[in-house]
Amino acid sequence: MLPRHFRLRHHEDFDASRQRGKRWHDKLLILNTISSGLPHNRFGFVVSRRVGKATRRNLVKRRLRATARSWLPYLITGYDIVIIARPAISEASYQDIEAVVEKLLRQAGLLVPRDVDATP
RNA sequence: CAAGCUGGCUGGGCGAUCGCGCUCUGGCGCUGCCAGAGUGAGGAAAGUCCGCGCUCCAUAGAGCACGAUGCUGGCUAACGGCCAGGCGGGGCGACCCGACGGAAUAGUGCAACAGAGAGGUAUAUUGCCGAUCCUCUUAUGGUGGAUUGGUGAGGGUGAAACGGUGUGGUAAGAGCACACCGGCGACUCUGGUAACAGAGCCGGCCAGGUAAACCCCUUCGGGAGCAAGGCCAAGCAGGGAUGAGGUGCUGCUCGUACCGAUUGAGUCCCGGGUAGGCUGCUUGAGAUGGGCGGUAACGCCUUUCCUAGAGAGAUGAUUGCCCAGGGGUCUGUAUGGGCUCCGGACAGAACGCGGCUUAUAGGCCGGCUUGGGUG
RNA sequence: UGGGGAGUGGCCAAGUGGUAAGGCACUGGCCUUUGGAGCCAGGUACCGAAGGUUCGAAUCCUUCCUCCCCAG
Repeated sequence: MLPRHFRLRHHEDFDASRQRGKRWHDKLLILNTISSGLPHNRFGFVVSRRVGKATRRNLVKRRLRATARSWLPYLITGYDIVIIARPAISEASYQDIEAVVEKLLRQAGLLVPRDVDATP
């Protein structure tokens, strides 16, 4: 889990990231980023009803938060990152999700250069 | 032993490492951070189908409309729920199912197609029977035809056609009359709080179906909802048109309270501001054990306990052992043993409760029925 | 949380107690050198699911499923 000040909490933050930010996507996830000017990163997660019922959606969100937390020390700071789950994710294992998050973070160039080869 | 019926419980367990929400304690550079301790989803938390509490609207008003309820009695804060009983239906049985008030009367409606006729003191196609006339003939008789009348017994249609059997009766027949049976209704008695059941007696000979059709009757229902409601902070800018009624209170009538008529309620248009925090927020029709009352639902007394309170919304990630489960293979036979793979039901609190409904891998404990075997 | 609506052949749909219209699409034939257009003929629905009421249900009732919309 993430402590509270690392989470995105307002609707306009989500809108800004999705409308003006950059986007990378995969079969399981969509990753949006935008520079926030803050000294740390913030994460937000969007899991719609298409993914599954409440139990399934909560599980997906918890897993996404767990991966985000594990990658947090290796990221370039100052970005808001919104991760949107697509319906296929409900069948994925935690290892699948973590691999996809890593792939998208690398594509987005958010890893600190000296830690490019790191693993959490 | 087999097949089945039924009541209840449970909903993987113990750990390791890294993390999250809340509470408490301590510390610091105090809108926070750090450390420690405690605590942290369900039997359905779900669907939102009913009923309550709570909050605001007037103290929660009247009538109609509208909606719901529907055998009887009880339980309950209340219910469309539960318990017990009655009646009806199903099953050999244990047991299960039932929206189960009113259709002889307060009315109205509906029934395609078929059929002669579909609810009216109904109808007459084929039949059956009589009368009159005509024809033929083996001539007080019979055959065929026409007209007219009687008939609802036989055939036929339909989901449904105005009781059944027998005797009398008749031209032929018919509840036309009678006996018994079925069904309906009134009254009396008995049992029961009642629904109802049993018995007796009388009546008219039968009254069709449908109220999950309108309707009548019974009982109940004021409206909104925790984004209710209360408090604090921050911010802004007003202008134009219309205008005598507007709001509490979905619809109508009344009643009532408040606001208002150039010091302008309300409505419409243009423009401006706001997305923060605290509270409500979990001690309650509460849970557990015991006793008493009641057939039971449930109630009363008492002991002990405090058991989630988030707010982009806290339970996750990795892994060990055990416990269940399934598949494959080898060995073997007594029911088994070894290896290996898969793999843990349905599902996530958001103000709180009582129910209902729906989803659910499995596991555990009772009670009972039927059939077979053995003693 | 509260309220409203929809589900009928592959698609769009009418029907609201009595044999489930119509259009597009599809299939076959005619016409044409071929295709299109046109003409003729045909198939495709137990009406979202289950249960009930009724002689009879897409229609009435109950429960459930899916989808859409509205208010704050």
